[in-house]
Amino acid sequence: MARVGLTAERLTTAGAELADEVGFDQVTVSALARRFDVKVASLYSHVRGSHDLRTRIALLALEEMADLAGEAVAGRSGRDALAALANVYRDYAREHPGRYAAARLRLDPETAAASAGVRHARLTRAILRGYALEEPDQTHAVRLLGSFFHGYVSLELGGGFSHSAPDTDTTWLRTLDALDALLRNWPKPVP
Amino acid sequence: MARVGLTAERLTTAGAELADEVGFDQVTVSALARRFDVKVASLYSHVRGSHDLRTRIALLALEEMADLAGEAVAGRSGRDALAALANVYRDYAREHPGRYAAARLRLDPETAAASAGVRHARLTRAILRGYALEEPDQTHAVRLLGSFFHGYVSLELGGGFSHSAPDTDTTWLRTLDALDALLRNWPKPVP
DNA sequence: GGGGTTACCTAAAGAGTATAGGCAGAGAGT
DNA sequence: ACTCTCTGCCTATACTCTTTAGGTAACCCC
Repeated sequence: MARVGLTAERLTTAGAELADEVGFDQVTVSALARRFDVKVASLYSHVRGSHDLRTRIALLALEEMADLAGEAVAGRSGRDALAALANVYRDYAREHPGRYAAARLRLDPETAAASAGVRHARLTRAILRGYALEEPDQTHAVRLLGSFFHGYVSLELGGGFSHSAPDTDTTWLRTLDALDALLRNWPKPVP
Repeated sequence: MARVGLTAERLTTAGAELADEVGFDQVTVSALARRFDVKVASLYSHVRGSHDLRTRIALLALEEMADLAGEAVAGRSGRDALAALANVYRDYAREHPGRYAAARLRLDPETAAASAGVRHARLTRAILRGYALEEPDQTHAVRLLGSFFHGYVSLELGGGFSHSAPDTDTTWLRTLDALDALLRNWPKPVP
C-alpha cells in the first residue's frame, strides 16, 4: 500500500495538465485517479468531488492569468498596456486551452468574490488610466474590453474564425487598434 | 406498449426545452427519456446518442437565432441595425439560456459549415453596409462584433457583471453607442 | 385480416460519481 | 526501539448515464 503523496494541490495541478491535454470537460475524478495510478475513492479524501476539483482548477487558472496579466501590464500604458493585457489572455488560452476553459467555469458568488477574478477587473481598470474616461464610462469600457477579450479568445479557440482570410493574427492587431482608438475617442452619451 | 410518437424533431425541441430549464449540460438521453416516460433505449432509434442530441439542439438554436436576427435586421441600417442584431442575441440568451449555451457547442467543421452559423456571419456583414468599411476591415469588424456579442452575453449570463453599478442595461446601451461610433470612425492601419 | 415495418421494450455491459468502512504505513512521544 | 495514533489509500457497494443487442407488439397497407 505505497503512499503516493496526494494532496489537493497536486491533484489540482495534475487536473490542470489533464485539462490542457484532453479538454476541461474530460477532466474526471476517475481519469485523475488513473493518472496517479491510484483508486478512485482515494481522491475523495483530498477533494470533495468532481465539482470541487473543477472549481480548484478554475481558481488556479484565474490566478495564473492574473499573475501573468499583472506582470504584463506593469510599466506600460495606453495602447501598449491594452495589447499586453489582451495578449496575456490570448496566449494563455492557446497554451493552456483546458485551463482557459476552466477559468470560464461559472463559480458561485462567494467563490467568485474570493477568486483572482477581482484582480482581472482591477487590471483592466488600471489600463484605462491611460485613457481619459470618467465613471460610469470607465466601467462600461471595462465590461466592453472584458467581453471582447473573452469572446474573441473563445471564438478563435473554438475555430470560429477558421481558415478564412484575413488571418486571425491580423484581425487581432487591427481590432486592438480599433479598441485603442475607441477608448481615446469614447463617445459622449447622447442626451 | 403505447406509442408516444417519438421523432428526432420532437426529441430535439424537448431537449431544447429541457436545456432551458435545467441547463444544457444537464441534457442527457436519460432525462429526455424520463420526460417522455419512455425507456432510455427507445431514444436510440431516433437519435444516434448523446452527442448527436446535443448537436441537433445546437443547430436548432442557431437556426432560431438566425431567423430572429434576419427579421430584426430587415429594413434597418446603421446604429438601428446594430442594436437590433445585438438585442436578438442578448434577448435570446436570456429567454433561452440552455439553447444559447447549446449554440456555443463546438461543431465539427462540416456540420458548422452546413449550419445556420453562416447566416449569422452574413447578417453581421449586412449591418456593416451602413458603415463605410472596405475589406479587410469589414472582416475585422465582423469578428470584433461577433466576439463582443458572444463575450458580453456569456459574461452577463454567467453573472460576470452581477449586481454592481452601473446596471448592465445601461452598459449595454452605452457599449452599443461606442461600437457604433467605432464603426463610423474605423481607424486607418498605421503603416 | 394477415404481413411487414418499426416503435418501443427488456437485458446487459461499461464508465463515472460518491459513500462507508478497513488495513497498514508514517510520524510522535516515551 | 517500541508502541500508539492518525490518516492515506484500500475494498466493496450503490447509483446514474451511455450504448448495444435482440425481442415483442402496435400500426399501416393491401
